[in-house]
Amino acid sequence: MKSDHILSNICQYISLSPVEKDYFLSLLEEENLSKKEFLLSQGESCNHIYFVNSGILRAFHINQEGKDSTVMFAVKDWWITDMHCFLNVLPSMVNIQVVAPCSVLKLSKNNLDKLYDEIPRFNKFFRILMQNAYCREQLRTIQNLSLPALERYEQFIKKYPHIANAVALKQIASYLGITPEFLSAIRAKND
Amino acid sequence: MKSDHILSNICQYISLSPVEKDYFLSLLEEENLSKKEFLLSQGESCNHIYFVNSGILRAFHINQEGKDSTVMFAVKDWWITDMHCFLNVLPSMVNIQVVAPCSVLKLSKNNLDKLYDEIPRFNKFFRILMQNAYCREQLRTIQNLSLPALERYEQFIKKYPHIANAVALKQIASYLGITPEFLSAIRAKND
DNA sequence: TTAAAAAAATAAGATATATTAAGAAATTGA
DNA sequence: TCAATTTCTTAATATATCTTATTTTTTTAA
Repeated sequence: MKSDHILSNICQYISLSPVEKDYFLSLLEEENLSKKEFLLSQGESCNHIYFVNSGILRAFHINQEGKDSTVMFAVKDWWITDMHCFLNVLPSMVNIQVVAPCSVLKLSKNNLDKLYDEIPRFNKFFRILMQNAYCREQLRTIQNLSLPALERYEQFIKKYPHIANAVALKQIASYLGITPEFLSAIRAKND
Repeated sequence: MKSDHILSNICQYISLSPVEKDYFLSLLEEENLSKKEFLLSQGESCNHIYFVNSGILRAFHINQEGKDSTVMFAVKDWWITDMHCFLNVLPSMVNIQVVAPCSVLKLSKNNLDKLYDEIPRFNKFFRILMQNAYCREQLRTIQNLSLPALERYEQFIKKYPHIANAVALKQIASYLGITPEFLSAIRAKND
């Protein structure tokens, strides 16, 4: 199992002994996925949190009218799940689908709970992870509310250039909350 | 200092000995604020996180064009700050203003860091707090992207009836990302 | 390599939401 | 209590964004 990325991700914030590292790794499972595969489907229960070793994933919600809204992208070194459903054992609100072939490490809710018991320091790690996720999400809310579509697009490609280059424009439009046609139009106007 | 609310808020998730409770309380400061006072102003550095004993606060961002976007409301038992600025010691992106007279307990960044050192269990508490905040924010993002204004309004008053009753309609409009005039119009159409 | 499928661009017409302006209602503060 | 201020409503016009349809370009898979 490819574990170097996840260990350095964690050891940015907490230190682990060799024994603890081994214990942690024993709770993980590796999974390899090809393009368009689903890691999670809306309505299913969501029992795992995923760490991305390589590749790109997209989490998106489909509403009653069939409209596709991108919740997040995840690339190398990101964690992804439907957090609300994962934590509260509820049916998922989102789909998670492979955009570019992935290697992920999955951690089940049960194993995460064990991990907190065995190595309480992981509370600190996930606190920091959740803090960062919350701050990112809040900044996105502010920008969604206060900026017009073109500026949201510009902020997105500035903040996530690697993602912007790797995913379809219509998926970026879906992240920004606009139609692909409109994104096309505002891009054309500004060249 | 009125400490019963904050202690029961914390002891929902972690247990504290009497000594630990006292130590924690020794790190807090009470503040009483009247309507329209600012707890934090955009551009200022944000050194505290606030727990609301009573009253209502509103966090909002003013963009370059002067448009007001409400980031969050906080009522009894909520925590509020500009989290990103608080954690990273950056100038605040938001204002926090009193909507209804408040009693708050403030905890400084320095004291929070001390607290993590002295009682590492607080990592668990803030992990859960941040998890909940992240999930709420993510749900809001999904709704902002996928629902039209009227449905976002209906969800808001359903989810936060006490807030909806206590704050100005134009502040709800600002939370929803629409103008007060438009909120008026869609409310009128649906009565 | 090529046919098929998917994505992107373009454009016309439709709709949701914003802007401006004015008057009515509610709240505030002296 | 009352004048002043703020908030809410209404309505006309303006604008951002969507919808639908078509064509072009790119990607995919056999």
